[in-house]
Amino acid sequence: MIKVTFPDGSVREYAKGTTAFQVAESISPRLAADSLAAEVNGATVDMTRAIDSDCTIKFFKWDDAEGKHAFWHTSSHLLAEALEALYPGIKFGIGPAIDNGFYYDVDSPVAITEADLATIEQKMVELSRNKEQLVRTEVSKADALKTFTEKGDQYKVELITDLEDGTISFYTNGSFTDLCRGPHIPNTGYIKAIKLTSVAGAYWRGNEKNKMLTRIYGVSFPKKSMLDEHLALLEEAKKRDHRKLGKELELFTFSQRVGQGLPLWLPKGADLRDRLERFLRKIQKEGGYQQVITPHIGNIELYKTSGHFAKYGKDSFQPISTPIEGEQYLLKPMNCPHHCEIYRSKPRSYKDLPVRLAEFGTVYRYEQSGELHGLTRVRSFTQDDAHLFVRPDQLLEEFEKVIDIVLYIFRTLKFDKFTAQVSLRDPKNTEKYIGSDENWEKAESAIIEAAKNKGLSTIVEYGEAAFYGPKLDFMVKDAIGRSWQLGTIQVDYNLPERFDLTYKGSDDKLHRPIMIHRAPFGSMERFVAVLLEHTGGKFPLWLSPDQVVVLPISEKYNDYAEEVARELNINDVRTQVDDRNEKIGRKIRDNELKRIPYLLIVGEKEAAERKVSVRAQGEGDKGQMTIAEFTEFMQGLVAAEIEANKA
RNA sequence: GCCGAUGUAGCUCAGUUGGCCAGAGCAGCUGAUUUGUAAUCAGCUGGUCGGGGGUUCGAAUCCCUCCAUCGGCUCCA
Repeated sequence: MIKVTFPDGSVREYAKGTTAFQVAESISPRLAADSLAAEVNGATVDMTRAIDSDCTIKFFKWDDAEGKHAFWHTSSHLLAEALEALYPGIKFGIGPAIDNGFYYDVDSPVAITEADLATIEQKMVELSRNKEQLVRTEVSKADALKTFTEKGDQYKVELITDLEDGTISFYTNGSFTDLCRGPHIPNTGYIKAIKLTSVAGAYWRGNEKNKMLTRIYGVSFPKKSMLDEHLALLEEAKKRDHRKLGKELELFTFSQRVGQGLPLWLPKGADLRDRLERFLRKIQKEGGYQQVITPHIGNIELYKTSGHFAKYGKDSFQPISTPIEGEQYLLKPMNCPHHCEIYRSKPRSYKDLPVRLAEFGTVYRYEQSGELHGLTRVRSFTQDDAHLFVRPDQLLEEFEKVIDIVLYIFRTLKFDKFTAQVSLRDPKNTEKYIGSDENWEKAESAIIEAAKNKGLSTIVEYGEAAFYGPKLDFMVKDAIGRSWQLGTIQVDYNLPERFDLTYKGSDDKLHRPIMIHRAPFGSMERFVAVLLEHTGGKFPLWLSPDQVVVLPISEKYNDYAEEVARELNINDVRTQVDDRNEKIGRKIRDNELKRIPYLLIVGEKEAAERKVSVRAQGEGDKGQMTIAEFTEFMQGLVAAEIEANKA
């Protein structure tokens, strides 16, 4: 007999070899039916795995990440089984579960397109009805290689070759056997609703030089209603797409004639962006930053000094040549080299440090055409950039102050779901980076310490650092769950060396400052895009390009409406008048769709009493106020939105 | 850049076994209406069907090519 301990602390005894499923069943049939995988002694395993010794056990249902993972992972096996049945000779790459479903990479003798997805889906449903068990078998590496070599599955052979010697597990569902570690759900019958969402190209093993396989994405659920709900949610998310909202709200546009990835900010978008910039400028002024302005181009020698040219020159916008004097200039891909030269413009003392140079600097990067994406990935964008030149003893404090700025901005804009990511260099590939190991180690430990001191829970990614230093990045998701890097803070020991930056210490000797690169928004473009998706276009009051629109009931009250607007505008409440010859219902509808925060309806009553009828966006009629009362109300709201979030 | 899909009026979209002057709604303009909390009515304007080339008696529709957009991959200073 073996002892099995449950999460509540209770212990039961079972015969050796009892499966996790049988254990669940002994508690309740419901638990057995709902459990998709089990955790035995900390490792996630199949429900069908036999338990051989004393252990702790926990069951994963659909609502657990592990349960979903097993479910979707099994779904990719089901997809593969269907594909093999429909496309004889098809070869398989990898087929994992992902955050929101699953995929399988295949090399098919005939092209698979979106038109084929319905057929594959049907086949999957048909196969799932067989309630095929996922049968685990364990083989030696040599046998595994033999199996897949005979089958002619070169990708699997490659995967197995890279595995360590020892036992390798296969899983078989129906006629399909796959190399797989598991775990899986007990049988494919659990998979009741399937939607194959898209087909895309993906390089084998993620390497551009390898063959491009066909990747089929899908999502599946234990119930049809859950799939419907999921699809409805996706539809909802599409309405918040910043590209759609940007067009509807007239914030920005693109023109083929101007060029790919070169955003044109429309008046309302420029207004919004300007407001964000002023917000940050104010914070920076209080934080001891100094604004600077630098040109949009720089001599190629500047970027050779910084190392940017050697690293990115060939993939960048090509140099601009001057035929007369034979010089070459580069469109500015980043602001740091210019700021380094500003630092160098005069001798610095240890008493001057930290020097904090800030600039809303527009940079130009030649992103591959296929990577461009609305405002989140463009070829011309403005960084809310600053470079802090600090003494070693100031590094930690300055870094933490920058974290405070980022967190204040995120709080003010209600970005409560962000990820803090520590991006370090790839320890296996150090030649991609400039500078000594010693400097890298110092920089990396400084970031980790600062993040810890600020109580940030971070995830660590290797190989994501900038080529000159490690970063602390703040990632926020868009409407459909794609993660974008917004704020970034970087520690850099390398550029100060390359530019030979110095300061005179109290010991009368020259010392090397450390540089902190930081951009709390990341870029104005990307930040506005993510802000749009988060708010669905309903900006906080302080940011709204138009805060109030006055709606006269008829043309007779246009004069009074103008008067109200004038009064509000004098008091910095941004107000327009909708004096179109339309019915009031129509004006309300149009302005609600434009996400105007407050609508003021004025007619005979209001004009006579010098009042306004207030209507809040999405909330309807709020009753009457005098103009002065409303002004005060608005000013109070704006102040609260900003002040309340200060540290 | 790569794989796949898409591109018709300012916007959202109809329109292919190739065939009369290419359609609708919204927006815009003109007129009527002077309106009380999410669409008043009528009329009009507007398109070299993404660009170029080809096949055909005839192309929005078929083929080639370029451009752009979308979903991914790769990349991301």
